[in-house]
Amino acid sequence: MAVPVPLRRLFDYLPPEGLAPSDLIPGQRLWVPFANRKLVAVLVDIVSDSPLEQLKPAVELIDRQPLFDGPSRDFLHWAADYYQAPVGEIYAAALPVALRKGKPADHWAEQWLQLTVEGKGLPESALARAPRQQALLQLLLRRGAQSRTQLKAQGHTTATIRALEERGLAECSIGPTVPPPIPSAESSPAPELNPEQQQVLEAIPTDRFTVSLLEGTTGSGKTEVYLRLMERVLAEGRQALLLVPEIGLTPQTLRRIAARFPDRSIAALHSGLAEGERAQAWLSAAAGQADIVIGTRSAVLTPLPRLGAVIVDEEHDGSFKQQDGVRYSARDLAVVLGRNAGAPVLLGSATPSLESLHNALTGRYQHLRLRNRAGNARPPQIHIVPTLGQPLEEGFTPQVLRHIGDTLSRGEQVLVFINRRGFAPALACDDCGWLADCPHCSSKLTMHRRIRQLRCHHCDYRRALVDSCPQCHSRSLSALGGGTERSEELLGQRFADYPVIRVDRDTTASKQALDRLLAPAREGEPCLLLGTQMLAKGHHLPRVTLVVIQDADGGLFSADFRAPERTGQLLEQVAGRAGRGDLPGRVLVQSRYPQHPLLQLLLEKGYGAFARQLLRDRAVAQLPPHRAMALVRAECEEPRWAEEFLEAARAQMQALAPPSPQLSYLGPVPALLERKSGRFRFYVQVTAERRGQLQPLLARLCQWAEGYKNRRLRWAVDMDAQELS
DNA sequence: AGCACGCCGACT
DNA sequence: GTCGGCGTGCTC
Repeated sequence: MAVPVPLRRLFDYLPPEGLAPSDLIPGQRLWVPFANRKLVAVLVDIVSDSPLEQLKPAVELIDRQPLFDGPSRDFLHWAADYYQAPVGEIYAAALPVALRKGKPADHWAEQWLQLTVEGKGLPESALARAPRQQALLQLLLRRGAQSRTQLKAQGHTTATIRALEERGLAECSIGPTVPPPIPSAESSPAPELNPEQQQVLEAIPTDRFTVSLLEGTTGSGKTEVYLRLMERVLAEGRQALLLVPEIGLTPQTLRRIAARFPDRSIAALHSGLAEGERAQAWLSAAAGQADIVIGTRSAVLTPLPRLGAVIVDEEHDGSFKQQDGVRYSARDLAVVLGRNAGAPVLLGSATPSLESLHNALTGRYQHLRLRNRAGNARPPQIHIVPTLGQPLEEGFTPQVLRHIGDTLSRGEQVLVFINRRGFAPALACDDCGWLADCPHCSSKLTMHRRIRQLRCHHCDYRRALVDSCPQCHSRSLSALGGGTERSEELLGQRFADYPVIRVDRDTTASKQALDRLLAPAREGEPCLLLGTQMLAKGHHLPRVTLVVIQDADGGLFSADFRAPERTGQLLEQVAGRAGRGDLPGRVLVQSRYPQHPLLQLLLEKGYGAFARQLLRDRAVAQLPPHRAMALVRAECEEPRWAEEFLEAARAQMQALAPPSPQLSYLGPVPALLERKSGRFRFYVQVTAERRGQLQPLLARLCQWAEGYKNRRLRWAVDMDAQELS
């Protein structure tokens, strides 16, 4: 049994009282006793001999029908192996919360209405005197069994259903779960594909496993390619899985897909759903009922018995990598899933990750491109605005402020991107130099002026804003640097005739809130949109003709070797917001270092050339994606213990494989954010020529670490780590 | 991880 | 005298 505990092994049990082994099927959930607790475990295998003497019987069988089929279990075990994760935790991560807690799956089982033999014998013209019953009869004759939920959604009432039942023409039975309906607009037909899109679509086979990287500039119509691929797969009677970044699954996106496939059953899996709805959507996917499954990271772990294609939208997005618990990459697992199912995998992005680009350039993936923007849209003009020596007003040069004013007075919209929320990222005393820092992290507190608070953006520490220095009692304090709140204030005063819409995590608690905030902008009135990354993705705002990036320098000098890649992706994505309609777009990028070669390359030659240069740099530095990399992480209130653990961890691995040209070790070194929530964090970095070389090392390390005595220490293996923080 | 067991300090 | 702190051992 796979038991949800952080132990890298399975546990044997006897069948529950009154049941024989033959009553059990792998993939079912059972309640099992575990160290005087009761846990929900998943049956993985039935064995006739156990090495253990005294087995406990499981308490109770939960599912009649298994939730995980064979291929799904094989996939989850593969993932557990690859990421050195406890199997039980992988199964737990795959299940929606309600099912993880042991709620019975039948609870969401659906009633299906189908015709009796007598009903099937009737002509479509029967029941002419009862038009509603006739319509229902015709539907059942043409399409076979229908779920009650679907029938209700199509306007058939309980009364009509009961009438057919009473005539003995139809009957209900319990069947697979149906996903909760998605409110959709009226159905929208498929637009014509341009020749480029047509070519791309034709290059993707549906009858075998392939991986294609679709590199398509913003507005080039990637989504349409996804929809067409789905259409083909659905026509073959298979399921399509669409993975989207965490903030990409908006009601707008769902509505668009629902409108395109009005007769298909669509399951959406995301955090916005109520527990029950999520379980219902998950079960419909696992039962093979849902034709289309759309979800964020964890959706990749859902069983999909008739999978025909996997599509990963914005494949470069960081939210596909889980950063705690089981640290899997949904994008990488999507490729494995496709391979197992013999299905095509399509990775799409305007700014592909270096990992995927590397695979495409070396021929492991098929490289597809969309170069043209759809419609009349032209690529935006990009200019660097030097800030050194300029009289800045709250971080903006006079030139940029003038452009903002001109754009608004032309009746167009402006988007200002500031990658920092709050009023100011630090508060300092002018007299003694005191800085407000977090008592739990190695970081400064961010000042939030409107709510009069100082907050740590790394832990949940917050305190009231002070108006005198706690050290020297001086009343002269300065807010250093700027964030979205500060710019909102300045721009609000400066352009008082226009609405200023601020979009960041502080103003936007939910996806609905984001939709509501952006509603005035969609109306097309001149306005100023101001925000963080949240503004960078996906929103179609055709009246935005000017995009301002307040500070492009942040990521160029970070100690994280992935920072330039992320900065490039972000700048390109934000710039892509300019000029999506028939109006030309302009992008102004403020920088202290306008001559920086990477910045120059990005802005002059575009992300493609920029990314290829970064790939060459990584090759020289022997870094991913040219090498496989894993981190062994440790954190502890007492920094010496974490370092001690990692020294020993490194020794364990080196005993098995000493450093060599093929295998190198680094560390223990402190993480970029050295202290977080009161714990000091370190890691050992292991890089190897091939992934296969890392596996035995990490397996041995985990075995050793599970027996490590220090309880106050937390450790984790992070295969293909994305963050050095 | 979570939960019991066990061994030492300040309290009704 | 006990209530409760958290070190450590184990989980089929």
